Amino acid sequence: MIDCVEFCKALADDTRQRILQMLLEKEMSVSDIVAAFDVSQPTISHHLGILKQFGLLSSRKVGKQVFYTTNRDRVVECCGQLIAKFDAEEGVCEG
Amino acid sequence: MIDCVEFCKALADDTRQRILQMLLEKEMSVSDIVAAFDVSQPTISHHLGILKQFGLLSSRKVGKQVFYTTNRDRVVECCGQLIAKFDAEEGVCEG
DNA sequence: TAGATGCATTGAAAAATATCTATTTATCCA
DNA sequence: TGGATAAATAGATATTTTTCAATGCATCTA
Repeated sequence: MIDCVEFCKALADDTRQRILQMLLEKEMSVSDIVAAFDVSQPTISHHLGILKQFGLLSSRKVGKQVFYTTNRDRVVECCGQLIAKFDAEEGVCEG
Repeated sequence: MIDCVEFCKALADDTRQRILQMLLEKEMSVSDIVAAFDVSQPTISHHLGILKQFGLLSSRKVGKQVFYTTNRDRVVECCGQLIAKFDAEEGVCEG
């Protein structure tokens, strides 16, 4: 069971949602991602870290580079837990 | 189509998620809600306003009191849009 | 009508978050 | 090895959000 508040905080940022969406389609290195946005590399790394905490992103290191990709299934699973929190039969789930 | 970032921001607070959950089960007046939490009445009104912006809550005025209740279907619908953003076929939805 | 009650709004302070620059760490290559 | 490149971390600042006290507005009732 994820912490639904923390999960929503993780998605409560435009840059992070755009990163997630971009990495659905293709794997990208950190510098690729930085190039696609108008913020600094440390800021991107910060956002990647937040998304990775929830397993929303996977990463693999190749030489100096780190490639990230979105874990689509995990995103859907977490959203499902969010729905369940508010759509559960009475008395179910983290009351 | 909702703004998924703003929707996540609306849910990115523990008090607001607890309010939403509490009002799934029963309709409550603002003062009832205030009594159930450890924050001030203006703070509760502020949270109610944020949730209401997305139609996640309905309200009706009865005399001096305002009663709120959670729109379960709307919550589910918004969560569904969130999932769709990250689980859509390529090229679908708000690019 | 006057006072009281319930809730929303305003304005300011406190807390949390996003962002940057500078630095560190790891890896590559000449 | 020495220099260069990629990414993470640290520390500081800026912005946003949460919160509260004070106030305003509507409604009830005595």
